[in-house]
Amino acid sequence: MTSKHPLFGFLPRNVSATQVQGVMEGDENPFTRLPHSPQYHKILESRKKLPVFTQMDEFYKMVAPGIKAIIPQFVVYSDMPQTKKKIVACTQPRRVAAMSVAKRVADEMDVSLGKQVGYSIRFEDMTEPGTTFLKYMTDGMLLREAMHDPDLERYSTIILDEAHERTLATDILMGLLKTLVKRRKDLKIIVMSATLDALKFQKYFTINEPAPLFKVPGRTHPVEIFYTQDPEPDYVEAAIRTVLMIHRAEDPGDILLFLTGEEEIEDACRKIKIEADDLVAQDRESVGPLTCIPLYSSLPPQQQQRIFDPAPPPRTPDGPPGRKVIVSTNIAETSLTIDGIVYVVDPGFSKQKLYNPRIRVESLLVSPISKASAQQRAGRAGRTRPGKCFRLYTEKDFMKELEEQTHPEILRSNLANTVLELVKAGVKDLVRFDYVDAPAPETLMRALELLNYLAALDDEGNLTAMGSMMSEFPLDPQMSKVLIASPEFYCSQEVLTIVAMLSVTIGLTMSPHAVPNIWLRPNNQRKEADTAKQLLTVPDGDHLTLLNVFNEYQNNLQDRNWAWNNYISARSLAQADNVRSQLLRIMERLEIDLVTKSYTDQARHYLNIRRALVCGYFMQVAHKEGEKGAYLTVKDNQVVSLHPSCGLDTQPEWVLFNEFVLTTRPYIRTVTEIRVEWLLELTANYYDLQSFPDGETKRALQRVLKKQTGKNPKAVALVTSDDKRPKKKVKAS
DNA sequence: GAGCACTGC
Repeated sequence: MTSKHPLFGFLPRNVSATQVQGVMEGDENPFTRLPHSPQYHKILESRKKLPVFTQMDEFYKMVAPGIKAIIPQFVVYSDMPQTKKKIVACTQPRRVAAMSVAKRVADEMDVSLGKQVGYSIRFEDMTEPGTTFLKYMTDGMLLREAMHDPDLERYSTIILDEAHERTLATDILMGLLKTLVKRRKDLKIIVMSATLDALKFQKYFTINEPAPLFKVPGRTHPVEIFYTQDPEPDYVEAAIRTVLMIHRAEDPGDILLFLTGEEEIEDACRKIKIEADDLVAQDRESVGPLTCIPLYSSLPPQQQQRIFDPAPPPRTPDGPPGRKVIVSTNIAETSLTIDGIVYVVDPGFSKQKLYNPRIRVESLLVSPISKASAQQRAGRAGRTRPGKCFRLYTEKDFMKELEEQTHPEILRSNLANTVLELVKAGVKDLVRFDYVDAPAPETLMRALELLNYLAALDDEGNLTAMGSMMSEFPLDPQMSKVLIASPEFYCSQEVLTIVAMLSVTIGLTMSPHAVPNIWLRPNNQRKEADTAKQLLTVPDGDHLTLLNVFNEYQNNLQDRNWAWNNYISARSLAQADNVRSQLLRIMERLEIDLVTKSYTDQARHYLNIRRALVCGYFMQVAHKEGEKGAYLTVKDNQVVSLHPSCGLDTQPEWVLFNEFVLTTRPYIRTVTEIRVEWLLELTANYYDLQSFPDGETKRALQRVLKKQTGKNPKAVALVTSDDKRPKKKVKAS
């Protein structure tokens, strides 16, 4: 560095606020060595008004030893990553946030996005190796990197933002980083979180001494909280009543009402509209127009945009002002911020994911929210000016009944994927791993059991070559197993498609991806939609139907209306195509054969695909019980029915299913017919009848075995689960 | 003859 360099005299991690402010005010950009633009100074002036700017000195004094808490740009001046070929990472739970914060910070630092400041999310890497020293990324993305480089060598500081949201990825990262800082003394970890959780994290990151804590005041307006006198028996009805009360009696300002799901929201919107029209009809002089806008994630983006429309204007120039009501799921609690909200109506419920390790099922349940969540909801009323929050429960219930925090995701999820990631990142003892909150031992056992049956882990819990390959795929372990097995059944191209389609189609339970189903069914064209679906259905199984839909879509790319004419979501198909390319690249990297058989014998080809599916989904098999359409799941003996969306034209004896959903009844969804012999041939370990629990399924399997006289199933195994069979081009990286 | 809180790789 020459004496002319703006950062001349800066000692790494030993700078003062005066020094930094001097450079910030200066004419030359220390990162690009170009003159600061006029816009830069304008932005800087407004940044200096933020309360945290007055605390810069306090911040830098704290950043010397230990693990700390705060703000990426300050860190960059102190770390000087650009001089050490190390970079600063800042994680976000969501992609949009990673992108938009990176953009803002690039503007503030007067550099172009993707150069000194960039972001990295799935499907998009906006960084320039060697140039980027401040990188925003999703927490899941950093977790992927940790799987390949457990020391995270390229980073000098890692900032975990929004840690209070406790996503699975953030929780796992905190565990890995706590161990890592003991090895890498030069690595700094900064955890940013809402105040309520700060002490918990501080305690967790106490290694020799407590991690320093740094408090930054927020910048919101006061929100007045109101409670009901008595509990409300019907929260939807109470919510509608409250919205109308606000509209009639409160000053102008938009309303945000939190409900739990699509159906409830659409229903409430209809009722609010009817009652608002009634109010107006009764009193045109004092009640203004009201528009009600639904908001949930499966709405097409265009309709989501409606929440930013202005409130309706008064009917006459001097008439009563109009008002906008947004009726939303939790999406408006964290993911989307809507300015201009002055009133929040909070009935105190949301749908929350739960995992039952006993029957291995994830389900959604309407549950009371936590205090932290209630606070977050109230805060939505004070973003632009002082607001009011109407809680539809009593103050006593708030104090006594609500939990402090929402249970972190790690306590409510199936951990099969997470366990594989942890093992790949080098964690040896999963039960004694230092979790912020440790999951139930039974949940860990279920995950280990599945991974062992899939031959991803050996009996001692060590990662196998198979497991190592499986961990490379951003998929559930069952799916990656099928992909890796597919070349032996001459169908990797087809399985790639099915897996890509599944990862954008599946709804909840086994693996929750909030993408609308590929099948569209507009309310007024249900019959037409069902007919269109029937034409694309393959009767052997829903998996093959998905393959067929994707292939037909590819064959008809020249027809821009094909998806629309067939009542299929073009958005989901485009997304499947994107996922498919990513998986294909991983297959190529791992040198897994990309094979396909010609379609001259389609029946045989379909048979092979179904056999490949068995290699990953042998634990998700059901057997028909009686003539009433009831099925029993293998091993767990749960009574289930085929989901009405299922395209099978008969009720086969044995089926394999993608997911088990617990809604009005227990259903299995995305179902394919299989032959019981395949279970005995392909997965002899699991279907070893000696260790199989007694029950109807075992008796059925025994009958089959008896018929196959003299045939030892293990002797004909094609894919065993002990991972000892010779494999072509397996790389055990 | 059903239904889908929200993210992420």
